[in-house]
Amino acid sequence: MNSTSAPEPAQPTERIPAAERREQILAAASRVFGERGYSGATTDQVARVAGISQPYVVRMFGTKENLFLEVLARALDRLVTSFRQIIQEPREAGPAATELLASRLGAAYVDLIEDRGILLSLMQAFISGHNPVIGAKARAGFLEIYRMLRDEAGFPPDTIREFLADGMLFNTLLAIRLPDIFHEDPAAAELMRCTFRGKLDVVLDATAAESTDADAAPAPPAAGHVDAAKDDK
Amino acid sequence: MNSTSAPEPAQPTERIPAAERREQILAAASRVFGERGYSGATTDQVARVAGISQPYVVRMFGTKENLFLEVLARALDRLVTSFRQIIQEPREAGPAATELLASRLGAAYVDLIEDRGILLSLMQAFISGHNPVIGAKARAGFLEIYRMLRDEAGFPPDTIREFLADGMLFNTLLAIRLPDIFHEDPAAAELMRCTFRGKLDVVLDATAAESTDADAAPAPPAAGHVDAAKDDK
DNA sequence: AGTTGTTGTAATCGAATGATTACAAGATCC
DNA sequence: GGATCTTGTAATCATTCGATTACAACAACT
Repeated sequence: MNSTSAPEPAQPTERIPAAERREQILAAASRVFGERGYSGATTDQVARVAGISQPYVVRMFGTKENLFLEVLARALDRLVTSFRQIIQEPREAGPAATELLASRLGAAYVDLIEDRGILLSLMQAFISGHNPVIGAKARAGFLEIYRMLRDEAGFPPDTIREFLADGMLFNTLLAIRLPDIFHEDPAAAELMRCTFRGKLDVVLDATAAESTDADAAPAPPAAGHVDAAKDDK
Repeated sequence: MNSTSAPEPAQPTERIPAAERREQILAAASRVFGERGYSGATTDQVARVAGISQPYVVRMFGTKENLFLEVLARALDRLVTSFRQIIQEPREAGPAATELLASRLGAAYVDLIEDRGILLSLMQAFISGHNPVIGAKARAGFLEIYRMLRDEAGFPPDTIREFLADGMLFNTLLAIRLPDIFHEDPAAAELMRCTFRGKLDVVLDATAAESTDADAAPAPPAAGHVDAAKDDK
């Protein structure tokens, strides 16, 4: 069903340049794909979250597959940019230099949770290795991270393995939505405290603020402020 | 399209007891769901891999969702059974007792790769946290593993975290199909050597033998031997 | 032999969904 | 102020897919 619930709100959609709209769609698609996976997501859900019509989404990106590929590329770019920035920061050499850098990169990784969908879309792509085109891009992206940790960060293989393992556990806990039951299940809380450490509150805040609700009514045109319920105009 | 390519082979499907057929379907579904995820897989693909018709699959399990839930339950059962067996094995106490047990459990985990689809189906379920019913079962299952490692294996929290992290990295490398490019990409080979260690050959063998091909013709009635191309009868 | 239960398929239905087409309302430019 | 480009939608199509229905073949039991 292509958008049952009333075609677009009362206000006709704001007219904005294509480049900007494109980024809006990518952000929306990151969240939707991150939650439901490539096959589970629909272009109509992406459209509703982005606040536009379904045909516009597919015309802007050609196909759903291509949209996913661009979401993946965008996510990888954010990750690589964030890591590279930290690696290039000046830092004193020392015996625990590698561990320090690893912990900084780990913190930066967790902070990517703010840009909702990035980490989950990445994980959804990693899980899609069976798909010939998506799988190939996912493998290439994963190995790009690996090589960056090896060649630019200078990590030894075992440090890389450990770092990636922690990252994949982090992704999995997010994807399985463990934060949702933090207050209900003691074992869940225990595991999350141990995994997220100092970043626990960041994760809980970010995941609590989520709830994309791609099923619900189309996204409102997003006023400047949420408060001040006065109707402007 | 519900099975385009010729409805069932020349030989009419062998008639076997429902319980046995049920297990066949679950095994087929584990492979298909493991490769394509819950949304990406179709009941018709499962049917073809199982060598039966699509309506039979859904009548046996009611719904696709229910089939996935049973695949998940079966996978969890295999995992828990395997772990519990090792935990209960007699072992001498010592300073490195925890590390030894962890490495045995890790080896057992990798060995589950033999029963194709188990590990990937588990991972696909973990990634489906957004789905209300599948997500709930996935969380419960994940926490069951956690509690087993804590209460039955007696692992301290950090050992559990490390163990789970290695497991999630392992799952991810399988799901992204890194073994497929072991011989093509040096970085991929490096990472896999470091991650799989002594189990590298087991993984490479198991993944090479795969290729479910749910798209191709329906599975033949599986003769006793593959060789001896003489037509029996 | 006839009845009944089990194991299976062919045919088909209806909903969902990616994609296409046709069209409209603003911008922009001369 | 008209032509043209950009930004957007409504309507609709074709396909896919889970599910349902109706039926057939075989087994088992009296």
